[in-house]
Amino acid sequence: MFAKIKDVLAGKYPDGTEVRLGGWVVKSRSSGKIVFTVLRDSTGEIQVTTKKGNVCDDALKAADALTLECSVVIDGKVRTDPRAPGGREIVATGLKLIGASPDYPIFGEGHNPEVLLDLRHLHIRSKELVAVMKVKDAVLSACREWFRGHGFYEVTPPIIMSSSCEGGSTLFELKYFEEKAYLSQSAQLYLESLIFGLENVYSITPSFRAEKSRTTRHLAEYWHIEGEMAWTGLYEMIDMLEQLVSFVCNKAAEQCAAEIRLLGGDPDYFLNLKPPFPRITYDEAVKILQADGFEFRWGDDFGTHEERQISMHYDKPLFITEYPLEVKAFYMKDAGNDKVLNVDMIAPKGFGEIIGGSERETDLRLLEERLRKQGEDPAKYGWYLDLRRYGSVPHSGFGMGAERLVRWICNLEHIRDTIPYPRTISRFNP
RNA sequence: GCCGCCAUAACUCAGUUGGUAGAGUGGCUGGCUGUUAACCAGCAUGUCACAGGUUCGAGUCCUGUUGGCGGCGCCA
Repeated sequence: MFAKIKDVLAGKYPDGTEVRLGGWVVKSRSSGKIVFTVLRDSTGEIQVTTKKGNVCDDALKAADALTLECSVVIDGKVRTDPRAPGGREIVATGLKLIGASPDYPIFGEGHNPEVLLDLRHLHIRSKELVAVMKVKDAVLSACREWFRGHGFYEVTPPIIMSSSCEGGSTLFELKYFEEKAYLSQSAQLYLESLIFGLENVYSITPSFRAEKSRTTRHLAEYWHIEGEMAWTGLYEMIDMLEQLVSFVCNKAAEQCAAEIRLLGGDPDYFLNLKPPFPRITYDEAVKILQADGFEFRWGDDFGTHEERQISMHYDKPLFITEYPLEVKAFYMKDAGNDKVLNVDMIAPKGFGEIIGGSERETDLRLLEERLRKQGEDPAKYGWYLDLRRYGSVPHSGFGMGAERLVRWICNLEHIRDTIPYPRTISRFNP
């Protein structure tokens, strides 16, 4: 019923075509007998000109009185005009105010993050946040498309769980009838159980971390893209991951080039991103750091500065494999030499870790031993350890942060702008 | 959890050695028939975050509190 602004701007309607648009006022200025209104819908922005003589006096008056973000239905004729931003405009023949918007609190560019976050329910209409949400939509649907095309089943693991996957200090606790329960921070253990029926599975779910993080890459609630594959070793999984990441980046850049550009990103880079991605081991990464003058002791995990420094040597995402066993989780497969078969994918330019994964340990005794070493009671992992008792197979899995991927693609300073309502240490409202 | 910074109009900020609270933006009123952050004229708007203290007098100095932001750690 409504024409879409994007279609009008693209020339789908010849000059003189009568169209009806529904949208919101981005700005409006009046020169007495002519009113210029910039109208927004979900597809774009277009200038509407309302002139005395073309419309009845009431409609001209209504156009003159439009304020920021009021909603209107406009009838008019398409016209090509070089004076209009975008090259085409609507010459109004009728205008109806649907929802008034007195004193809209967001205007211009000069607002502090605090104000915008308090007004998030309104700010999510902004051109920038809308662009990010479109990129995220492209990313999530490309993920599903890739998985479906490669023999994966989408599964729906639980969000409420009785205990954690790696340590208990970072879990949100909740009341579960008469007992304590926790919000999931990873679907991994459940995904591992699902490979025995489906072999290749993935899930896209919220994950929750109660860590009191104050950084530009952490959220307390984020969307976790996780996969688990039977009969798959670490290096086969890495082959797969670079395919997945390339496909998703290509698709997002193809569908959302204008949005990425608006946000200051480079769609051409993501359109042309292709495997293979560079791969180095932890040992090699340590040598890079030492050559760059970092005082870094073998055996420590990389911090933000180390990660950034290493990634500066590459212009593609970088896989770093085989970290020291001591700094990594109990379920990662022992590679011998005090290392595990794990992988981190680090985005270039300091965007940091986007994927963490590993081949999983299948040796029941080793698992129990590692759990005890980390101060955990193996009895609490009863059902998980059962998976090693009944028809265990080699398998690998990974977790990818949807918001981290979107942040990298959109070149955003802060991860909070990759999610409509960011939950952080100091904010869960609106 | 550790370290740092900030708080004055709806928004962004200025406010001198402590002496009557200011500007721009946005809003409202009027003018203008092609604006591109339109322009011109006028109008309205304050618990100076909160609580104490010093002082004849505190937006300004001191103490505490609260809220928020940034960096590190933790990770995706």
